[in-house]
Amino acid sequence: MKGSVAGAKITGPPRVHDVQRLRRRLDAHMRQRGLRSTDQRRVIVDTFFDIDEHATIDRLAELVRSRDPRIGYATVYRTVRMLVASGVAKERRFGDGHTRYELADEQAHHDHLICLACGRITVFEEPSIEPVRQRIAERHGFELHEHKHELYGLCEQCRKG
Amino acid sequence: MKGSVAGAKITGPPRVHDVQRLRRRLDAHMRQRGLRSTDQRRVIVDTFFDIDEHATIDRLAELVRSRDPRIGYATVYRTVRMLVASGVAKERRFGDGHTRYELADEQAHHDHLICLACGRITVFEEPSIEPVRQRIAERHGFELHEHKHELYGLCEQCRKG
DNA sequence: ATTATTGCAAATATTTTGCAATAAC
DNA sequence: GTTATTGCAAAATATTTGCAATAAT
Repeated sequence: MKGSVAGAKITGPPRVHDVQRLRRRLDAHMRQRGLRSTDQRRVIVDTFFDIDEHATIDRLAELVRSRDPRIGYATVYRTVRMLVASGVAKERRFGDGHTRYELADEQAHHDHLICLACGRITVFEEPSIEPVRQRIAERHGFELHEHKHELYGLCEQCRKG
Repeated sequence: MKGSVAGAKITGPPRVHDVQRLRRRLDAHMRQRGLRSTDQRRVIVDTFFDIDEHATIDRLAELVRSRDPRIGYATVYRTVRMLVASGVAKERRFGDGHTRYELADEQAHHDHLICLACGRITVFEEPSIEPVRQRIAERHGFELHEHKHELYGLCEQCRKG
């Protein structure tokens, strides 16, 4: 089902990605490793920065192709992998079988509410939980690197409808 | 790579699954839907109740086959799906590409610490977060059904090693 | 010139299903 | 007897890669 991705729009407080900083980080990553700047990568990266969606590779490839139809799926795939490796993108799996990608949030971590009925993804921030996580990690001798906190249920529309 | 599943043992406080209750729930589920009790299902379900692991289908099938080699992968797969449908098993994806299953925890929710180096899965309970989750859900008009809270990092051994 | 990148098609990996044979009810 | 279940093999999904052609440095 490569062509039929449900459009998972984001709702919630408008987030300000520090796009400039992320672009610099990507540039540094590429420079350090001798990775080359190509037309394809520029289009893919620009598209990824433009969309405010938890996009799948398929969805991103679709958008990329609307800008340049000659760019192949594999190139989109490999470029996204590069984005993840550089820390610019985060991989998310919400359990519907589609791996999604979003811009890394440099300022604050955010987590997700996922509607079980319509698949809508809403972001939230709850900094008060962070120290609790730290405490849990310590209690288990664990060095905490990252986390996922996902709340599943019914969104406002789906409760009513 | 169907045969090569890293053995992700559980560490942490010994959990007491209310196995009796879960078995009754499964029985009720099966009765209600006219599902039949077969030798294969009995072996698979017993095996699943016996192991205290976040097992993949492959791992479960392996253990099942050590009890009865004639039971096919598809039957294990479909039986696990039945367990999930009845609420007796929970599906977990920790991002290593292997979907895992564990007994549902009727008494208390538990969440997971996952070591990024060795894959070790440790469970934890932190009831104090529950009201925070409720508050987040309410704030977004969301009816909360379930959640995932996963902490990724390095376990004690891997920090030292 | 050298080496990374691209795009295709093919390989992997995993999950899911069609169907004839079998077994539970 | 009727209908669910099994087990195989095959289909469906999703992800990843080999390689010859191409492009960036």
